[in-house]
Amino acid sequence: MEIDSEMINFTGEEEDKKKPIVVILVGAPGSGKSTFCDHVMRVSTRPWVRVCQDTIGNGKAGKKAQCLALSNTSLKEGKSILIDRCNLDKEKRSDFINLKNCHQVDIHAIVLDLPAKLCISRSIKRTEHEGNLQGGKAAAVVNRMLQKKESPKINEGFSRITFCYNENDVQSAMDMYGSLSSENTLPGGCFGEKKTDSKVQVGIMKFLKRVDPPSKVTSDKTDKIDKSTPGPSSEGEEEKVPFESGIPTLGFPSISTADFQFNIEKASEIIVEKNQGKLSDSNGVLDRDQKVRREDVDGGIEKNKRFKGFMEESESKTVKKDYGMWAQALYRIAMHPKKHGNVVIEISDDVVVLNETYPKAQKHVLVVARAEGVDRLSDIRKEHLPILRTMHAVGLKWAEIFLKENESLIFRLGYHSEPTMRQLHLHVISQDFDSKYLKKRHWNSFNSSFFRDSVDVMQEVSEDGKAKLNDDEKFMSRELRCNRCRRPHPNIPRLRSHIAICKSPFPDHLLQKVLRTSLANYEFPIRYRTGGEQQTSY
DNA sequence: GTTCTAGAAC
DNA sequence: GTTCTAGAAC
Repeated sequence: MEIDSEMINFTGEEEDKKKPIVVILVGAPGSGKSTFCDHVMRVSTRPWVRVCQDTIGNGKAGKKAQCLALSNTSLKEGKSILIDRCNLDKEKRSDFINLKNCHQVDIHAIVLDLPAKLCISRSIKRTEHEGNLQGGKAAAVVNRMLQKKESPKINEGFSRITFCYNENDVQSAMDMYGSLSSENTLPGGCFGEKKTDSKVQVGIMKFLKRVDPPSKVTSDKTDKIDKSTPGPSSEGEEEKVPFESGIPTLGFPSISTADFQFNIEKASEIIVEKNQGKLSDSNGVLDRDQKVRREDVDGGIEKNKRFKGFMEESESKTVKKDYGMWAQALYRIAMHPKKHGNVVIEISDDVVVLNETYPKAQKHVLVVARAEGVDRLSDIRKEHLPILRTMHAVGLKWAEIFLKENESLIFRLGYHSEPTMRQLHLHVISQDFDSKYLKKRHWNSFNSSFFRDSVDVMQEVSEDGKAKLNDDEKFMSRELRCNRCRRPHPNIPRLRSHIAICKSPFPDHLLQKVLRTSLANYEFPIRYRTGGEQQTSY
């Protein structure tokens, strides 16, 4: 049936095979871009073309246009490309992200954010550098370039970003890309990022500070699980290490000549020491059997004995909140999903997933809890953490399915503080908000603190026993501001035509949710089973 | 949750 | 004249 064929596509491996990759190197002169390219091309069996601006003009430095032309022809021939130029700011990268022939191609960034000191000393030492950047001038050039650097972000159009801060990181990244054949690829996401992009100068003496996203000491292997993040089944003490809290993170001064006074070796020792403590503290958190099982929609649902007969009983009673009949629709679907095959796209013991009847974006589905007594977010207490985690995991899975179809989508997962429909439901919604159904109050319900991100809800429930609610009606009548550039718009049609073209990056706080959400994906691999037997596709 | 529609805003 | 909002009905 329809649902099964959709699910088989989830793995999507077949389509990925032979798909070229565009790898955009990001790094100052002397950061090791060319070495990286040479290594990958020597070791990997995938056909690569190195697009090097320093040599593209008959062995001499050439123009960006030449790089773009070579990139396009190489892609047309099905070859993967390595863009070997500095690409330090967003604008300089954008043409390579939006190459003519890069439709359906994975765009990766490798950020070689090595100490300025190292880049400069390498540049100075070069005698035969291809780009002819040598001698004392190198220091000034590298320093000036680094002042303007902007860390690549997923929303520029990258499907994967790998950050390297030292030579070990670079080696791991080279090995990873070196191991690529035409048949395999690397998963998307943001790997190894340290929050060093801050414009704020942090004093060297107090560089250990707490920041929001979890930071990693070394670059990640793609399949490695971050041990500092608890899984859905973690309990007790481990609850104290949810997502990002309590993880010390290095805040470096932004790159400047001050770096030359900075003892990077000493600093790395401290980081390793601090984080080793954290890692061993949270060992044993990795048992994360999601217990998310999918039942065939045509059968098996009868097994849900605990819900049998419930509907008949409850419909004769008045429900505790004065929900109108229309507001009970989700509740009815959660209790009798089989009767609503037209909207329901997945049924398990714990949740029902359905397409929003009036989607407010290109992709908008609801993950509805099936348990009784969880009408809304305000009903949620600590004992509901497992269901929150299951809902998040299932929501994430559907976001991934949609990303397979359209990798430019950006998803947010979250709850309304005060939903109109009864029965706890998680919104999985793409951030384009391209929908004829979108009205002012909808916009504000998804773009104000009325919308509570699933990651935050889980953290708050785990720490405080309940989620924060921002259910003030004033949020619904707020002015309409773009979710990217924050510009106000007088009405919905004007807002919609603006958001369709707005190219501004998402604000940091929002992007962090998106990144945390997607990072969580790599930490909660879900296996779907039928009848206890694992399937290769579903 | 949407639809309908009067009347405000442009 | 047309677009858009907002409140009541469903």
